[in-house]
Amino acid sequence: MIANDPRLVRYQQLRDEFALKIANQDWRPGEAIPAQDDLAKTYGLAIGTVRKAIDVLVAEGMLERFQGRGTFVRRAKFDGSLFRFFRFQTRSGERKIPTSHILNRETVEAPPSVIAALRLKGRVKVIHMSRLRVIEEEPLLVEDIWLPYEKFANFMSLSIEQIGDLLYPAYEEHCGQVVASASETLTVEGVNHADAKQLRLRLGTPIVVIERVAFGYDQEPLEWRCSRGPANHFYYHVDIR
Amino acid sequence: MIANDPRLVRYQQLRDEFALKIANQDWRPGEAIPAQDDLAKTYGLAIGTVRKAIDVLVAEGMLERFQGRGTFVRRAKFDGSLFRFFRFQTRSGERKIPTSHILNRETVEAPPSVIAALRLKGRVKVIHMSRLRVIEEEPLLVEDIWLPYEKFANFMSLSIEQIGDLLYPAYEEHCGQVVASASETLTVEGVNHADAKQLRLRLGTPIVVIERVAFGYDQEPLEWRCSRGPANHFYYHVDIR
DNA sequence: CAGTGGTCTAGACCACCCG
DNA sequence: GGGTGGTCTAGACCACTGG
Repeated sequence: MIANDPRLVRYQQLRDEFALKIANQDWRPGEAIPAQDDLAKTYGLAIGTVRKAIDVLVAEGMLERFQGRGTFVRRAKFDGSLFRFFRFQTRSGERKIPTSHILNRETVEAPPSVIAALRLKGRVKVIHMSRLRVIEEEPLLVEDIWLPYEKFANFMSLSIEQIGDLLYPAYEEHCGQVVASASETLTVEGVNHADAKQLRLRLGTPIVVIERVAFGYDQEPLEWRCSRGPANHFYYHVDIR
Repeated sequence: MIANDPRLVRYQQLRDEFALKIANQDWRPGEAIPAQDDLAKTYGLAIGTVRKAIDVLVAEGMLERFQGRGTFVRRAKFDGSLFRFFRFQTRSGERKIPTSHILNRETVEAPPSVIAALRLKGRVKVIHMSRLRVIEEEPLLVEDIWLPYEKFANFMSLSIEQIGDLLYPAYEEHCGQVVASASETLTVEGVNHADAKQLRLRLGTPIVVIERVAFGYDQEPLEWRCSRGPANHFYYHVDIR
């Protein structure tokens, strides 16, 4: 085992080692990691210790275990995350991925708020994008999205068709950036003039504002996104203990 | 070990056994359970198996472990739960428990919606209560609360002083009912006439509606509560993986 | 059937808390 | 110092998956 903090207990050192492999994409999202036996032999540890390290990563959501099949690097899949906050459905009642219309896409110098959200240093370029998400001609959500240019330079050269309706798969396929986790903040506001027009609402109608920072496996911010949708579609459920 | 499903693996049987002890208050909230060594001897199992069973209960939020001190039955403490959804604070910026004004308290036949929420059977009595929660003279939240009369008969004979600002401690102390978990649903609405008056808002101002069912350690519904507060104070944060 | 993760054991030793 | 939970071991055996 290399370069881990020897003050930590072994299974934590091992966890860090594994987390590094995932961050470096030595172990790639969707793929199986080596068997527990092999890992135990490789690192000269008992299998119980290896299992404990894997337990931690599983609890953190970075790995996924399947009995008899193996342990896999988990691919975060919260592009259905709208459904966590909104009751959007087709008229026939199904859940469907909304269509995305990219309204514009530009490279600009990062405004201060974006610098803060993406933890950028100094004057840097970012990609800014506006999207409208639609189900069956009905506009549901307007989004402003900001990406650090450094990591997403490729993105500007993609065609609309290459991007498709979901951004995270496009980030992964075309920019090598994998979203592993995110942090979201919800508030309620009255809709402003521009959004009212896009969403076909009366000025001042309550909307729910979701600000999300998405992180890679290395915990670096990858994307800052602000989504706004009509509050009358808002619906959220939590279990507390 | 008694009467558990022998098809389950041992640590799951043990988990059920422990859960039962908690539900029966053989092990009481806030108190330590026997040491792992003792439990292993009592049940004739290896300590690792006992630990695994405890792991499960800890993950479920029913137990809490402290190295060197012991393992304790966890007392749910989400009476600060307002703060999970609202940015309420005093003018000086502290978080403070809001004062509670009980506006009325009555015993009635359970309306259908309450029967459903509390999973009651047939025509039964329930206690209904309205509360207004206030910080520094400012009304923040109106609440309607419903309790099954069967479990909370004592509650009607309590004085306002005995009840105090927080209900869950009162349920525990005076009715022997301990809240272990809850399930909440959030939506946004326009305020109605009655609530507008209590909250000093204009009719139709957006409010966040929180419906909560609270459960005991035995998973039986104990309380149904509907809280409404001004949406401009709403603020919620989640981390996703 | 081979290979994977899951369960369970019996015990040694460490780390921490508190009187 | 005595008691608690936490780590780690070495190995046996079970349960599930997929070719």
